[in-house]
Amino acid sequence: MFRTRFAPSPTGYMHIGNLRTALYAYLLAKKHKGVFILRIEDTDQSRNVPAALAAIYNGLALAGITYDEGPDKDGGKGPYVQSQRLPIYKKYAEELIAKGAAYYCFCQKEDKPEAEDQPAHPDVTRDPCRFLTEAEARARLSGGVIPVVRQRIPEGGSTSFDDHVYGRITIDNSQLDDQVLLKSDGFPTYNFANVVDDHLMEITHVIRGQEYLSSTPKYNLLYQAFGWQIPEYIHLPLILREDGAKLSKRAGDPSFEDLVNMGYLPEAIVNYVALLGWSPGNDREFFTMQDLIEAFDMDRIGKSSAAFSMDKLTWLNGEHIRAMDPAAFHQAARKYYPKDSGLDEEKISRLIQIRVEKLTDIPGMIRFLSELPEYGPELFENQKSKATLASSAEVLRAVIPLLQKLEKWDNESLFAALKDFAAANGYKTGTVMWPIRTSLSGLPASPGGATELADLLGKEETLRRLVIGLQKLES
RNA sequence: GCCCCCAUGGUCUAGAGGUUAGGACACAGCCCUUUCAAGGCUAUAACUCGGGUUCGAGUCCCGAUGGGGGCACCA
Repeated sequence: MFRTRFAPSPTGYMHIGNLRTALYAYLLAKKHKGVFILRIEDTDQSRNVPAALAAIYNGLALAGITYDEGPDKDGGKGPYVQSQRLPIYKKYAEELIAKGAAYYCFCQKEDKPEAEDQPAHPDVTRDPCRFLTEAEARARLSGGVIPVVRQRIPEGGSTSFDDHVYGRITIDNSQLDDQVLLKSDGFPTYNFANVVDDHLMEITHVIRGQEYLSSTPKYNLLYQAFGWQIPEYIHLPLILREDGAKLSKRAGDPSFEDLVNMGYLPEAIVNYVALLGWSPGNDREFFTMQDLIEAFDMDRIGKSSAAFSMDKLTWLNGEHIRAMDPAAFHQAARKYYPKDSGLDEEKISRLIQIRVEKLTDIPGMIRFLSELPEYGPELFENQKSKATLASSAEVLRAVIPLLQKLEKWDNESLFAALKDFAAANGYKTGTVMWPIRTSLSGLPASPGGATELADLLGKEETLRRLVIGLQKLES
């Protein structure tokens, strides 16, 4: 039975790297008919953001990632929030101390130079408290100093593990420091909590970012000290910005929620993110969540970091939009329509679906429908359509009365009538259509051609705009 | 500073010793066409470098260079 987990800390939003980690963990579990678990890593009290839990729930729901066990979905292995598991960590920390694999450290924070203040970190040095005898430790304990618990890294040797992505990794124990397991506030560090929880929650496959690659040996030493089985590891390469810099909220890079607000479909974002670091092994790029579950294979995750390309996301978003059921697209699109246009919104949706790349493009794309833009007569010139100022004026003069008389006002009738007119008068179809389309949109390009716009705008508005166009040509 | 990891067009990637190095995005051109888009076609563009191993290396080994990550009472 595969059991994977997504273990975010509550920061208030879901960044792209997190989304991919969650997605892969979900895909791996679902691919193997296993269980996907949500666990909240809120062990840093100073960093908790109040509404962050909701953000995690919303983000996952939006992405279509559903968990089988989590804070609000008990699976018998909870609680699934680390701040509610403090007694558990305490118990296991004491067990480790009893086994000699950890020790109390009485050094105060101020005793040690701030790591961040140093230009370069020195080699690992052993903590003095490591060498305290049991009696000395007990004496200090009763002296009222609140200690932390540190892991006791073995003196020599090295520790290895196998990662599904990176292969065998070996690190000398001399490179590993006696990291803090239990903080003086009684909370565990990530380094301790992840081991205890992954074991207790029976996680079989640990999926996380590659920033944990070099500390994984420390976790394995912990598993070994407890006599626990070490899980399978899948470390993921980083996602970078297109310029090679790190993706960061601070630098203005959008989070998952930001992208959705920017008009990207969650399913397109999920599809795109799945492909950053993973490849199905063929040329396929369009995937629904169900497709991804079927195709996903952890052994096809790449090792090198990938750059997030907005251009490609935009293209893929367009693919997803075009693939939508017209009714579903209309539902999504109508939120971007003006309230009182009086136009047939479903018709608009049919016209724009194929042309929309992002939902947020819609307002700008259809603004001309409710408000004819200012434009100059030069717009009536178009080489490709063989339209000139003179031909356009001629066409409009002839076509206005023609359309006035037209009984049936729909795309097909309009197109037939105008095409006939062009043929009868020796015009290229485009030469007739161009000035009409231009008058109706006031734009060099529009979603829909002359007759589609005429159909949409209705007879009255169409004629009004054609007259305006003709006036521009005559003045 | 020490340790770990990575390296195919601008970007995402396929490639598991013998390929005209394949696809996608972006870009340019052409076709289609009632403008644009979509679609179709075409073009430009890549194995970081140096040594090995091998009949043969993008693929294996070593080194260099470049990039990234880690070395917190953060995760």
